[in-house]
Amino acid sequence: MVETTKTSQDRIWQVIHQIPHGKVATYGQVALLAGMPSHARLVGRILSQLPSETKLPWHRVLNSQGRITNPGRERQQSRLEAEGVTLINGRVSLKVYGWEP
DNA sequence: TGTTTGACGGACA
DNA sequence: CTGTCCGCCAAAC
Repeated sequence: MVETTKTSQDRIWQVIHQIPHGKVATYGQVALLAGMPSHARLVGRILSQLPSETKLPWHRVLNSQGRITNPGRERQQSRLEAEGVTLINGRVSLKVYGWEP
């Protein structure tokens, strides 16, 4: 099958889909793993366009400070806690929950 | 084809 | 600790 040029969006989706349950990754990390260093903002833009029925664990993506930066942070927080990720003062300890591929 | 945008990152005060 | 500023650069307009 011919690999048509995948959009960066496809790669980013694929990377996020690899984040293990109960772990979290940063935007910069996702961009890096997608082969696009310094494109953290692009990751955020793409996530903002995700359909509500998406299968992607977008809630496991945080900023470099382990903080939720998104319009529906409260909902994201409950999803994370439902996976065993504890937030302290609206923050996640990347030291503990950071995804290390 | 040019300009603006942005779920970021990191440095600095 | 909080807030501000600038750099990055594809996508959206």
